[in-house]
Amino acid sequence: MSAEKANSLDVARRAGVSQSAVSRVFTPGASVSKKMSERVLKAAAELGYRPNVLARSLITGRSRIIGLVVAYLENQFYPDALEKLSNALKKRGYHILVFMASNDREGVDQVMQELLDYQVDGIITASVAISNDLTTRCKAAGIPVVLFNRDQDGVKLSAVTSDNYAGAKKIADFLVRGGHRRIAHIAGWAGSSTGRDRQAGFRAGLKQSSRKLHVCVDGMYSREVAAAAVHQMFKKRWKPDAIFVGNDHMAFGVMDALRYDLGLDVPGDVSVVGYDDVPLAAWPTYDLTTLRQPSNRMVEATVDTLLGQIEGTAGQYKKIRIDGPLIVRGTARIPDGWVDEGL
Amino acid sequence: MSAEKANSLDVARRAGVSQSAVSRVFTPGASVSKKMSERVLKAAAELGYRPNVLARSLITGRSRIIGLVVAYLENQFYPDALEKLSNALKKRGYHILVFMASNDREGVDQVMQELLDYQVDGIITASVAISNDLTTRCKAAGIPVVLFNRDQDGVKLSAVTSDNYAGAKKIADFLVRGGHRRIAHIAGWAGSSTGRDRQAGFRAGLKQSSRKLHVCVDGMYSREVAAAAVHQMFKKRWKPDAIFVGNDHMAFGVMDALRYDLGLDVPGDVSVVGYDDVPLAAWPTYDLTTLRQPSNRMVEATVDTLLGQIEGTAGQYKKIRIDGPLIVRGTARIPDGWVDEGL
DNA sequence: AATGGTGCTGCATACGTATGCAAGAAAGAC
DNA sequence: GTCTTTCTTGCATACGTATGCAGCACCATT
Repeated sequence: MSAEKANSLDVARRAGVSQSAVSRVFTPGASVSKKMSERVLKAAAELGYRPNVLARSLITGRSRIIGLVVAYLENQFYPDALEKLSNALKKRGYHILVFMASNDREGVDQVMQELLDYQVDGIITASVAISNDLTTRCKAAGIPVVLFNRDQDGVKLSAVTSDNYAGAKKIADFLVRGGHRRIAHIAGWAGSSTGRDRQAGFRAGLKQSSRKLHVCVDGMYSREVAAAAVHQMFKKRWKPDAIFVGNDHMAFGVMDALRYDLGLDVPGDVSVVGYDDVPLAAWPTYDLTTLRQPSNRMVEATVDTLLGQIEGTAGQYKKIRIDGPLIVRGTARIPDGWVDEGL
Repeated sequence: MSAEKANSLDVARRAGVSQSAVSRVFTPGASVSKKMSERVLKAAAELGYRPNVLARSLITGRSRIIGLVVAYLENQFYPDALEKLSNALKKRGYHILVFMASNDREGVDQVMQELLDYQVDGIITASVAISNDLTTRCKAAGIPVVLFNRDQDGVKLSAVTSDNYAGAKKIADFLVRGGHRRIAHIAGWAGSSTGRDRQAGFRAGLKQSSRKLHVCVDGMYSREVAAAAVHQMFKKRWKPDAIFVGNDHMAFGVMDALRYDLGLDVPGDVSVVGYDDVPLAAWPTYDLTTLRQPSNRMVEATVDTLLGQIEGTAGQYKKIRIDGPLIVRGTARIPDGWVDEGL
């Protein structure tokens, strides 16, 4: 009823105790008698009192806010991850402050600076790169950072990714054994570790079977760029009979271009394999063969690592790579005698 | 270099001025001489000082945090809106704290309570309903709330929606004039204003042409439920020749069920119309005829309304309904002589 | 009864910032 | 030159909470 919010002092007065007592009742693990606790909680309930998280953070030095920097939510992988991260963090008493960033360094750095203004306890960056300058700044301020679905060379930050190298290698093997002759790759942005690792793993896999990459284009993680790459590839005399696309989001654009612009059949004329296994990949329209990034486990690892560093139980940064299975669906020819590891 | 962050007092000492002076330099509109400003900014830069937003909020009573409550990000409409909201708010100096909520009232209320703990300046709820109890609580605490893409009867809160009634009516008209005889509706959750308004508008539109709804099922905004509804409808003797689906997300599930489970052609055998116009709807696989919710304008209106109330320039709550065009694509028969309003 | 220990509680202070007030400086008017 | 007005600055205090310290009460042990 009262216009203003009640604070701990109001509660203290109503319960006839000191302000410290109120604080202790709302501090888990503090020393309070049962009687005291009851009195205070009663008064608090009557006034609708709840502790002010911001004021609390001022003195504890903990805001219980995690900053999340993310570049774009168009690729379904990220909203999905955001949702899971938010839920996992909520369970442990933290919440997410969202920052959209353009993918260039400047943009990210500026945004991270704003993040720090909020005294966040930790930072998760989803598929964006940050400058070394800012890295040292975070380290100086003692703010843990975890890179999600991206790593960065020579940077002493925790990173959680899937095993992109191994995953792409699996795909190469799958396509080779499927009898494809001209295998192309539309890569993830070469400026990202994820894009580079997948490309490297894919090349390594082909090499192991003495094959060479027929053609390779940077798709920049963009549906449009990937579609344009397809057009380019199919103008040439020797057209690919298989394409490994750097993520599902681009793969959908590639399939649409193949089917609707070029009138080709997938996988009759061309096999397509993606990477991520976003929910859309399982829809029958696409039914995309793809390598699953186990987002549940990636999120778990991210949260564990981050909170470990925040709460001081884990000391150093770590690089975590999580293995994912190849999900065989209908967009790529299945090799004879292929045994599905998904089961 | 120093382990601890610099505060305004450190800056003051280094610049040889008072702490208040530092504060004023970083407070837009405060009275400071040019010389003072330069000295302070120099010292601040040397120490890497930036004001602590949380401490500031304690005294100003403004956190510059907006709470966003959202139920699910699977429907592409919401990540898209989230991104746009975040960008629009950032421009005006606010940031978004995200809370995922299950769609039942209890879940939402609990989450809103947590939100209030963070002293947010305002709240945006995306397609979730909140209890009257909590509504009055927010009002008592003086925290403005804007409902996004959802309204609530008898609740004195601002709400921004598209004109669902008029939009659905347009669709009814479009289908009738397209010569469809048995027009079905897979509705959005009847517990939501959005779902109800679209259904009511659709029925009204049919009635205007003396038609009746052939069959109507609640799709609960779920892809699976909507697909099951399709199966149900096509088991009957009299099968629909057109379906208006309560949003695009369900419409995709409906189309998949029609094409892949039942082997039907869209729009040859059945016309399908959606609602939202998410990016996916424009992809050639779906090429969905749908009513566009103008998310840019909805976001603008939401931000304007919310900040208007926060900054005290706008007094009362308002209900804003934004008109959207019918985007005619390839999933529904086009009436002879139809003039596209999209242009 | 005296001693030691344990469990609660209140007092006082600190966190980092903004702002009303009054005093000082500068500038203008005559 | 004096007086008034406008700017600029520092002092002191407030925001709402957590926590070290000391004191108190209570109980158990000797």
